[in-house]
Amino acid sequence: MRRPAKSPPAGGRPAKPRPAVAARVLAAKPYHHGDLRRVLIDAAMQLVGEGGPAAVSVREAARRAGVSPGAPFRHFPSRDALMNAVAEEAQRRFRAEIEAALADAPPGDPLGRFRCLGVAYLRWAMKNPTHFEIISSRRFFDHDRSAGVSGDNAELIGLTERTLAEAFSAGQLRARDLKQVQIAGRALVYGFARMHIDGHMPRWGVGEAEVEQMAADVVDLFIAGIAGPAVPSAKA
Amino acid sequence: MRRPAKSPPAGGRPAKPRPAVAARVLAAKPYHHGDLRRVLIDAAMQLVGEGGPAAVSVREAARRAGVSPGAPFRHFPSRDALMNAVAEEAQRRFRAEIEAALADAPPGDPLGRFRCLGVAYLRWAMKNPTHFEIISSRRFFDHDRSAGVSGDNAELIGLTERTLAEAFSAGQLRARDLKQVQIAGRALVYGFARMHIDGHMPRWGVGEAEVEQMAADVVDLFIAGIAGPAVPSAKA
DNA sequence: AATCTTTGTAATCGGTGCTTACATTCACAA
DNA sequence: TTGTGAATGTAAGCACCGATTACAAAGATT
Repeated sequence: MRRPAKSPPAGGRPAKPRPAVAARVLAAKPYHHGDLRRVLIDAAMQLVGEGGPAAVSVREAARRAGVSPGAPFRHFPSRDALMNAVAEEAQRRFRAEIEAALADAPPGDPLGRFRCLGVAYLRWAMKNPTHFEIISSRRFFDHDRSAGVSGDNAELIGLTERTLAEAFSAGQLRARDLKQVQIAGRALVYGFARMHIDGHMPRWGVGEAEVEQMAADVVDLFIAGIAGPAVPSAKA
Repeated sequence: MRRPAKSPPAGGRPAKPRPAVAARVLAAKPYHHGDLRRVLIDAAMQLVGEGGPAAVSVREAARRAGVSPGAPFRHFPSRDALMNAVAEEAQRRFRAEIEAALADAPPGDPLGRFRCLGVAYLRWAMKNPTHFEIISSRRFFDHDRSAGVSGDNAELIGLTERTLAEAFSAGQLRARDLKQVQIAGRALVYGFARMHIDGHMPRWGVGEAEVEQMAADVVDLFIAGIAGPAVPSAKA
């Protein structure tokens, strides 16, 4: 189009040395990166960890990967696509830790498992606030899609849902409406994690040292609130 | 129409036309805007409402105010400062609605007031998700500073805290640790609002039509969980 | 070996926050 | 009324960003 029609193989090189083909013999920077996609995700993960989702720029990721600003667009059609990949990676790590924690939980006690789930969830969220932030915003991570794709691994939200449903069936809850309990439980845990991310904790006099204990206490308080014999109206 | 004719009509400009002083006689666009700060905040509020905090750009706000891109920086030293002003405006509206709702609450029943508070909080948050988002992120709004500055108006977080404390003193709670109840209540409500903002509700099968009812139900569920005679162990 | 596909680079576009130099107007004092 | 300094607008420009396009290099396939 408006290209000035670069000179054909014009023999000598006047001024523009025609992007380095030389060196290479010992410089060892191959034209093709090898695994740029992976490296870009790692760089972006690091950027998220350093300054949150907003601190991720395609150019900076490219810079850290030692590659030109346009290169990432060969692997991700947009910044958001890169963020999606980052969110998936974060979710992978998140799930791994949750499932590991759940392995040590009592198998016969649904409410106990729920407690374990909640505490592990909060621990990870507070240790990796920026990564958690990426996961929890639906903009970058479609939980449903993720659940459908990796069918072998249980989806986390569904796990919580099912655990509470088991407790309900086992008569461990006194509420009449299971769904309300599930959503309330979710809201409580999610809200606590979000409060931590959004910097509410200092306002509530909870320091970094005590926040983990407080998380466990709050989960316990909730469980104590919903636990009880399954009666139609249990207002004491 | 402030200053009538002051510039001579001056016919042709040779080379440098010396930025328009002409027109004005009937165009009525004064050089000074009059209340640019206010208009910028309004424009930014509108942008937040349309596309969330990320959709706010100083230039677009200037554009909507009909002013040059650099003008806003006379009133706000940075984009963040503008966002702060927007957050304060949002908080003002938020507080107004909450306090109005609280006026209709039973004065003698702390738990009833807490319920009223929670429901009003959630209603506003879900009707103004983007504005709520700005308020809740500590990046743009310092709740403590706001509390200190406008001392006559009760701060909202403190209001919730105090209401629960009254319930505690009145023996309406069965928990031993008031602070845990306060934080749990906050986490629940905040988490619910955040879930709505972050688009979790569809995943939980809660449509836009039912979300308000669900909000009230969840608040009630929480209250039922913490209510009871103030005994060391009240497990019925 | 020749060719097609993949994956890199270079240059460029429009958008952004923010700064600087300059223009205009306001408010207040002489 | 008339200066004059402060307040507040414009214009131009910087660096950065996401994204696109034309082109170059390397790998893969036949």
